[in-house]
Amino acid sequence: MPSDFIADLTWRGLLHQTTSEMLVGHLMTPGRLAYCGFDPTSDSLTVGNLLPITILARWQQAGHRPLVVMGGATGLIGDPSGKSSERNMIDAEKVRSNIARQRPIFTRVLDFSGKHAASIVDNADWLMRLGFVEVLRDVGKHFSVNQMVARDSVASRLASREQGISYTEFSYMILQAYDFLHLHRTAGCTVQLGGADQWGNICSGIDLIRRIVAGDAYGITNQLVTKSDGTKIGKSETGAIYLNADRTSPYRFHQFWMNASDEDALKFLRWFTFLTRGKIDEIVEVHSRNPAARTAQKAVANELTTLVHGEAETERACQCADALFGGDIRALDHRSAIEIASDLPGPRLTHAALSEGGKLVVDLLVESGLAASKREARDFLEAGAVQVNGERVALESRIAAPSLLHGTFAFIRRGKRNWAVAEFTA
RNA sequence: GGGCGAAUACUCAAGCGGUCAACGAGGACAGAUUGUAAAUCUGUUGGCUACGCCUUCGAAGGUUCGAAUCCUUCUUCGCCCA
Repeated sequence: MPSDFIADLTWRGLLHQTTSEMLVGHLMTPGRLAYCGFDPTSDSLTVGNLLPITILARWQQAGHRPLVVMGGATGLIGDPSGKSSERNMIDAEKVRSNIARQRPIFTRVLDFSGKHAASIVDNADWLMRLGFVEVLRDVGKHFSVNQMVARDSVASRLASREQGISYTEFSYMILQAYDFLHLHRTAGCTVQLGGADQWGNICSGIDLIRRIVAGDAYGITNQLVTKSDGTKIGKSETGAIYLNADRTSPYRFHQFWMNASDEDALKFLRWFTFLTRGKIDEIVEVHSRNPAARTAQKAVANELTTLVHGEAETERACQCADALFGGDIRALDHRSAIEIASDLPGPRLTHAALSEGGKLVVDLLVESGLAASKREARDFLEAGAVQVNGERVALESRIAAPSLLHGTFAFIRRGKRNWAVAEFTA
């Protein structure tokens, strides 16, 4: 059943701005087509990209049609919005392979069947065919350089002593505006969605449509969300959190959300999940009664892991988390130990490595990736930050065969929440 | 095309011939406290076969007993003139 898109975004704290009062009326008619652009400069999308994807899904749930535009051509140029320095150029081949790698996540989150089916297009398909002179005559005439240089994204770079802006990036906004025009003409696309930093680009497109085809088009921007400490979501600690399972395992993905602070977890519920308002209110209520149960974190982690990786993976991640953080690691039965070990990073070794009094824990930390160097490994050990199979271990400790769990596993915990496992086979 | 200036570790930013693995701040990580939370306090933050050794200060050469610091060339960026 269709919901009110704008009202939903507003309640979730995601709405930033809309371009026109007329928009609400426009959205009364179901089946409107909105597009949102994605940048193929990386081969895997991260949790930061999850937000616009879910907003497209909300759009679809509201009874409209979502259109994903991969920036196969614009990615070659680079959007100066929100960038403090000139981008490095990437080659066309790379852009193509990135697009292919990014595709699966869209097919998971959006519905590509039915009356309001989503679709994906690549702006290389039309932008690459344009001629320079043609663009200058037909499109460039409608852009005032005076306005262009006044843009925040451009102005900040012009004002910077350290970083300038190239003509290439300066022209980016023309291409994005042209995208909107093209989609408006050929597909009847009337709305563009994007982050608050896209406001300028979106307005350019609307303007161009009005001038060239005298059409009406609208823009809706979402808040740029950050964690409560002001940093970007999903960019810290062990690096970025990717949506592809081969870059970030479902277990780590799940843990990422589990580690959110209370404050963030409550916000994430509204920002990222498709849970209903009633359900969210209920979780907030339960959570605030007993924060230690981490109800909100669990809900967010489960919802999103299911969305991105599927229910089976969520199930595994939960079991894994329960075992590792719930109780005594030594109480694990053999089968569960095997299951959990397969979800954790760490080296596979042979019993031969245990000869001569056992394997040094220092080396084990490095090999399992829990420490970047022996130096760091020693620091952790001296600080008492390391446990092996539930036992706190000292600097010179070695792991010998009798201390292995089920004769095979050394579950290593560094600090409070980092786990790895070393597997010793005959 | 000409002139001037900048490039330092995750980031910002000192250092301008030896006492520099490089001040300081932020960040990050770890310990205590907790709830796989926040706040707070403490510690760590190039590597190693570790009271010593090795590799780092845009790149490559050079001067010197000795360079992040001086010289040359190159790269990138900025500013000014044409």
